[in-house]
Amino acid sequence: MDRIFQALADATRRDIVVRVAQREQSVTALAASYAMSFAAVQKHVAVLERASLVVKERRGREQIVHGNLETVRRAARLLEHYEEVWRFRAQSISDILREDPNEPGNEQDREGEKS
Amino acid sequence: MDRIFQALADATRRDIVVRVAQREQSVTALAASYAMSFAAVQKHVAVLERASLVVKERRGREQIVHGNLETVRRAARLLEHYEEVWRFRAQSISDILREDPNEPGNEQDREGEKS
DNA sequence: GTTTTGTGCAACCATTTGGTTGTACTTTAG
DNA sequence: CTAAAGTACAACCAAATGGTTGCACAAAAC
Repeated sequence: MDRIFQALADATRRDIVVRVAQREQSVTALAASYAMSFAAVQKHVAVLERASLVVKERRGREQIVHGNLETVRRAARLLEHYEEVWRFRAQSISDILREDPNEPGNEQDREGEKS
Repeated sequence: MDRIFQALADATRRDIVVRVAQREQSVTALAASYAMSFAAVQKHVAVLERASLVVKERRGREQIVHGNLETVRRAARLLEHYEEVWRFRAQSISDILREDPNEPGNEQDREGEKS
């Protein structure tokens, strides 16, 4: 997970992910799209590959980069899980708020149990 | 976006996000949970704050950290958008495969626009 | 054959990151 | 009042990051 989010934490790399999602292309073709050296783009692709966000497939002397949907899904699922944790807590809070309003001391989660 | 994914690219920080999602707590309370100095945890919280993944609220001498669901949503939505790009392309490919192979209807996009 | 193209990798550099310790300030407790 | 708790922040350090140039090598083109 560290590697996935780390790889996504760069605008160029996110752009590469979108590009290869739209159309697979060689590393050189990708490099032509950015105002930086080929080596820099090649390193970005390597980072994405290490994170399993893209896969490279040798085709003759070219290396075709294509995206790996499953890894994007994994990251998306984790974030959705976070949202769920929030919703669960929000549900608990509204449960508390539905209790006797004359009872003081339950407007927020001031109680002290750990996770 | 850079900051959001950057912030999520660390296991300790992701854990903090989950913890404060479950229950808001002070920086010191958070720090007690990890085998590192208070200053280190405080810096992690600062990174999360800069990314708007958490918000701090002063309460007396304590600083209560709570999560910001909207930012998690933003990141999740971006990833879902990536998934959609994939699906769209998959759809196009199956459309193409259904077409007459002599028809060159699928011109390749040369240079590009940034997202 | 020779040359060009596509790629990978090493060396280098400046900046950022993730951790430390130490100091200072403000609020609460005694 | 003084002491302690909670926080912020600076200085420092090792390692990682994002970029560069240069070189080596295999596959394709000539």
